[in-house]
Amino acid sequence: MKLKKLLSVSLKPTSPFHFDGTFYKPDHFPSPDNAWEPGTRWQTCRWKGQSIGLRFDDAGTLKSPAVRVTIFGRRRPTPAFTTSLMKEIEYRFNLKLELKPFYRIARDDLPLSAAVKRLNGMRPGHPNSLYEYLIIGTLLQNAPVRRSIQMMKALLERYGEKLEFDGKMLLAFWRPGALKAITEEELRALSLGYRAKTIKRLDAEFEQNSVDEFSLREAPYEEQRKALLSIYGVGPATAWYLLFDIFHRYDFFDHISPWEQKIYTKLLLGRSPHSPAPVGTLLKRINRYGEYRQLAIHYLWENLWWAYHRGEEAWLAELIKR
DNA sequence: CATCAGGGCCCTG
DNA sequence: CAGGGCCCTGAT
Repeated sequence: MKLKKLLSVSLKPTSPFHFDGTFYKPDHFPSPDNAWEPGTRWQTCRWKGQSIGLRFDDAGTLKSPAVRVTIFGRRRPTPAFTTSLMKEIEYRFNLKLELKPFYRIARDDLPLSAAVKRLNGMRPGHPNSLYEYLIIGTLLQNAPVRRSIQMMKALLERYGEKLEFDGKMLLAFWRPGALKAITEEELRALSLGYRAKTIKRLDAEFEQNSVDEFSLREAPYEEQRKALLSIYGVGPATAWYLLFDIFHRYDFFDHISPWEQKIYTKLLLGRSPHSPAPVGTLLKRINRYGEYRQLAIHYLWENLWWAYHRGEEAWLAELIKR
């Protein structure tokens, strides 16, 4: 499906703003639903039942930021469609986040100040919907990253929608409920293993709208966590990622998985990842950052990955096995 | 060649 | 609350 260029809107993030740090996360695994180069991100998106292409451009500066959003689609969007979409983009990419209080704390902390200096203005956030993220989270479970990438690609190629826009050929997620007619066996044929069952159940739950992403955003932390854990296939690890990436919770930190434990040992304590520090020690260290602990870790983590991309921090290679 | 753990979760006892 | 089962793959 070839999409037409429909219109552009300029969004004004709060200052300071770091475009690439916000629109590209080097630790997220590559997926055919998006593409990035410095200053530009392309993203497929399903909004209000329509699949569209989005192009984000860095159209401002650190102190006077602007993001130009260009919409590609089949027919000209209504004003209401555009307005709600822009609001959603501001939410998903955290364009209105106020970073200054966090930076005041970060300035006096040694590993953190360097990360903040490099990524000044970066926002946490995630481009996908709750439903889409649940699919991604399921694929991450009990699998090396390489395999998660394969499964995501297989699913999008089989059930996603091919969108051609702005010279890119990308795949958009299917609508929730679209997997209803597909058998578990068919999904298993894509090497999903037991995850096929989880994805079938997720898809069915979301077709019935049993989880409302938008009202859940307004709920208190504990209620969000409980609601997420009650979704079939979501355990503590996946809920943790969801609370941070999708629900923008920054004031909790209660879970460190073994592979992350190794990385935090090096990142926070400067010690060898081969003899990881106890999880309790790491949590205590992280909780020092108080209500901003997730932001602090996000900055340290992303800074590490950007450095890795530049060819620094080679020790990371054996721990991530891409 | 066989074995095993890998960016967990569900279910049972 | 502990522990078995789940699936496939690449590493050893």
